[in-house]
Amino acid sequence: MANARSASRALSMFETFGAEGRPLLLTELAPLIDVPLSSCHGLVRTLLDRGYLYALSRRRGFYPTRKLYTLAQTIAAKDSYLQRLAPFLERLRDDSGETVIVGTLQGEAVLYLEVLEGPKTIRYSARPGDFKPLHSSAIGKALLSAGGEALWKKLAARPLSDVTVNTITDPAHLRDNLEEGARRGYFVTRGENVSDVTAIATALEVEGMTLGIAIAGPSYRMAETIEAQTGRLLQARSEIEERLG
Amino acid sequence: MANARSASRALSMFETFGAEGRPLLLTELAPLIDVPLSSCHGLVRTLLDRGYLYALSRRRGFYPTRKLYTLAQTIAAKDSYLQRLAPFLERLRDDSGETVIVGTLQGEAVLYLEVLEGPKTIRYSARPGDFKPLHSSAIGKALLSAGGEALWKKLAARPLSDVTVNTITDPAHLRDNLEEGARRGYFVTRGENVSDVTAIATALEVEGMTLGIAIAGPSYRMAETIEAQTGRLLQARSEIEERLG
DNA sequence: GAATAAGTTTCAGTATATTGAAAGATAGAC
DNA sequence: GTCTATCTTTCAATATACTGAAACTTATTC
Repeated sequence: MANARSASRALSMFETFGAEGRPLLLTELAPLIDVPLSSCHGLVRTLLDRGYLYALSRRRGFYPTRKLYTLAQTIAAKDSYLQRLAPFLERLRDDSGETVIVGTLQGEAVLYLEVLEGPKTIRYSARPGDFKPLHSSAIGKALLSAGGEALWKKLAARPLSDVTVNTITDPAHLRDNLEEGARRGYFVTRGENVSDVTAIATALEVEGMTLGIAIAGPSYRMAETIEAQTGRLLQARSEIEERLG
Repeated sequence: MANARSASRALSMFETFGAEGRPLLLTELAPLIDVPLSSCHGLVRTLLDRGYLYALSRRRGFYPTRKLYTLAQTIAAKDSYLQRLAPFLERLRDDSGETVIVGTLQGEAVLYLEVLEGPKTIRYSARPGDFKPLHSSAIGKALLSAGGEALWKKLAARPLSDVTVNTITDPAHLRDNLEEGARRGYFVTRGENVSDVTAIATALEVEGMTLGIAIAGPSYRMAETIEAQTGRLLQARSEIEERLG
């Protein structure tokens, strides 16, 4: 995948501004996004011309305008698909007190579509757009199980990476784990994706799209409450499938 | 300007999603952003791979994830330059009851950096990232006057476009208008940029950067209150330059 | 105020992203 | 269950965006 290069670079640029959080000179920006100076200049010029970047007074660098923000706001506000899920997810977050996540299969990974972080100070924290491995995340397991033999074969073609020390890297072991989850109706990861994090997940269909929905939190808290949390999760799934199916 | 093509296309794509507000099929998206299907495919693939787009169930198209939104939020929250201006601008908007705008010179146009829309139903409405002509907008006149002879020459090299029927298109007339504004300390447009809109603006320096700040509203309302509004505008300028200079 | 350093811009050759056309999937119709 | 229309993906030729080096600015130092 080497096409749309400058599009990818533009995203890197915005991500860099987000990470640095301050105006950047061309000569600072170029190495940060690993782009030759002259190419970076062309990219910056394009974004200036389109109103996505503004130049501070000479020699003081550039920063994104609010144009990207208002655009992203408009886009997010019109995502009717996720919007319809929102009330159910909010309730689940409030009832569980933990972070609630919606993910989908993208390529051979889970793509997080929505993350509603719980109210606690110590909580599972992630962002929409993050990718997680199929074999180590709770949603990943749920989607893997729902994805059938074809998906399993794609995944098993390569060795399973060890994300943490607890990650299941043996295919046979993972298969057992998935079958167990399928029997129970929900899937669990205990520190397999992030140390000290336990998550439970299940798959569901909304308007023909297969989603994974999860409750995730620190293992010490999840351990005590896992039965109640599982009840809430499965309850939410039923409600969503019934109302939105 | 023909470089960074795919970056520009990616922006067009996001703008199209914002305008359409619904998932789009590849075959819908490609003509909307005027890109060949195969190129559009490459672009979409890149954005999928980076987590900025998600695919609905097969054949139901794509839509941006919230990743762009959270990123833009982070970036906007860290714009310390505009952030420092915010309290002054908010006060000005509240006191004037009209839309307050901050713009800067970008190329040969005004780039809107911040727009705080007034509370009234009929109000001047615009977005950050918008470009406005130098010769017909109030901020444009303020920046044009501040920009000196060099800027004037660049502008006068081409004929002045007639944005509305009231736009001043005669350079000599415009010069008089600018001189008058420079004497008074503020610049006015009466339906020259948008019919029925009157705006007043002045230039100021904040941390070495020349900005234009404006109050804009429907002419019928601005006509009655222009003296009070001008007082507020110039007051705000003094305060900002004194505190942030 | 001259010299120096730092940042910005330009340009032609070249690597490479883009394209059109055709093959490959997939969902729904019959 | 087969067919058909529609959408998606691939691929090699080509147009073009990218690069490196050098010139040009503009701020800062001495």
